[in-house]
Amino acid sequence: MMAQNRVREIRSRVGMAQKDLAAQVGVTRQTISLIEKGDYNPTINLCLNICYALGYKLDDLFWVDEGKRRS
Amino acid sequence: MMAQNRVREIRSRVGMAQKDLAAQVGVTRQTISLIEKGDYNPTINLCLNICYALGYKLDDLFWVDEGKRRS
DNA sequence: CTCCAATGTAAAATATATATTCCATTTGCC
DNA sequence: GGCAAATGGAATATATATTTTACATTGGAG
Repeated sequence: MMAQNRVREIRSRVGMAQKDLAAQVGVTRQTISLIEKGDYNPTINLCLNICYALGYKLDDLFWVDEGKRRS
Repeated sequence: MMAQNRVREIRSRVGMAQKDLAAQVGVTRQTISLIEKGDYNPTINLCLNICYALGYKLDDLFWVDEGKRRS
C-alpha cells in the first residue's frame, strides 16, 4: 500500500529537472528520483515542500488507490 | 519543529479516541499523540491513512500555507 | 553518430519516524 | 473528592527515509 504520486508528470510539465526540484526543496536528486519511482514514502514536510515548488496542493500530487487502503 | 495539523481537532469532532484512530490506521497511540502535538513529521502513507480513517482529505488535515510554516 | 545533461541504481552511512514499555498527569463522570 | 479512561512524556530499540558517493544508462541536441 504505497502512495501514488504525480510528481514526475507535474515536474516535467513545469519544465523542472530533478536536480532543480531537489535543490529547491532541499533534498538530494536521488530522493526525488525514488519518490517519482514510487519506491517509497516521503514525509509530509517533504511533500509540502514539493507542492510549494511545483505550485500544486497535496491532494493534486499524492493519493492512494481505493483498493489498496488498509482495511 | 514541524508542521501544524488539524488531526486533534477533527479526531475529537468525529468522537474518536487516540487509541481508536491509532488502531484503525495501524500505528501506536504514541505516534498519534506526537503527530497531534506537532512534534514530528509523519510519512505521507500515514497521513493518507489518517485522512481515510477520519473521512477528510490531505489538504484539510495537513496543508500549511508556505509563508506560515515554522522552520 | 557523438556528446552531454538528465536520470537510474546500488552500497554504506546517517537521521529520524515509529514501536515498545512504563509511569505521570489530565479530564470527565459518579 | 475519588475513580477510570484518555492523554502526555521519557528512554530505549527498531525500521526506514534520506544522504553520500560513485558509476551506469538513457535521451535529446548538435
